[in-house]
Amino acid sequence: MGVFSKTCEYGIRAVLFIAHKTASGGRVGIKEIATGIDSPEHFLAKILQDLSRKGLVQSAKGPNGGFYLDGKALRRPLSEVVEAIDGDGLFTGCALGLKQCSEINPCPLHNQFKLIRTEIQDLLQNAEIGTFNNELALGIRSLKR
Amino acid sequence: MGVFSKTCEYGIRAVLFIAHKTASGGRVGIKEIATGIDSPEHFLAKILQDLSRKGLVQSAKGPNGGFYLDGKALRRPLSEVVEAIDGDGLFTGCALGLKQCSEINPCPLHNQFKLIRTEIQDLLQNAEIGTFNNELALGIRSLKR
DNA sequence: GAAATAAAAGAGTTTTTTATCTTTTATTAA
DNA sequence: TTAATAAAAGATAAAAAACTCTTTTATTTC
Repeated sequence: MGVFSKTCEYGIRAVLFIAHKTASGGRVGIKEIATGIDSPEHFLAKILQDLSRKGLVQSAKGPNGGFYLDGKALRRPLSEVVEAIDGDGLFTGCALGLKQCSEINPCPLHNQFKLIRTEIQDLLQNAEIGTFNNELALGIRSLKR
Repeated sequence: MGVFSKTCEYGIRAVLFIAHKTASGGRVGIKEIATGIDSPEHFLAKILQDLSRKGLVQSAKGPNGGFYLDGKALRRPLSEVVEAIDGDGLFTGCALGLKQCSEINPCPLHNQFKLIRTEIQDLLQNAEIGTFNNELALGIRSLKR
């Protein structure tokens, strides 16, 4: 098991790919995105439809259509993409799956995982989608393989 | 999504429960374990069969039979239970699901998640199964709800 | 050695996740 | 206003994870 669901992995990679590809305007089609992040095209289409409905990515139909990110979307933290797809379980859930795990009813790993979860949340909340464009443009970060 | 699979959550909780219940000798049956950690009995049976084959828990059939942990098993770190069930993906995998993500071919989140993964691995490697018995006996740690 | 006990093993089912294929709708441009 | 383009939507399908039920095997006790 990874930290994110496969759906969420594809979603994050796609959003970063779109941000990078449309940095200087224009749109990018689902085929190019799927190839660019090595994901199943139609499955990714579903994911992006969902993110589009939620306003996390923008899209346009027809010739010259495709996906892109407006200014606001570019400034969103990755945590919002994660929450939109996987929910906030990663940030708030119990490591051992206990529904009522809390400070007053802690599981054996509660204290230690609280720290970990907070770290993950912090890092994702501080990771603006647009900030990865530089390194992607330089080719020193990969979104496939 | 949690950090562990449901199977792994049950596995960890069961192992800690067995350790606690058999701390002063004896065995504990599958029914009592399933009730004690609030898990589906037959599903848990499968998990414990697997852990038993791998030597992470001990078992005995027949009257007075049940599950227990020998001295060695009690001193094992929780990381071994996790690895036995979920594999080492949590410790070594890429957050974005890239097969070849590494120092020389990093994904955008590689550096930050490397730290997180190491922290999780460290905490599980330093968490001996038997060390939770105290707090479980005191009732200040929960394995159900 | 027969009866009772309890885990192991086998054989499913259900649910969720991941993935595919087809049809529809919106947009553009000739 | 027709043809081409590209996302949206709908309908399935395949695979994996989670869960259930039944039969078998090993062990103990009488």
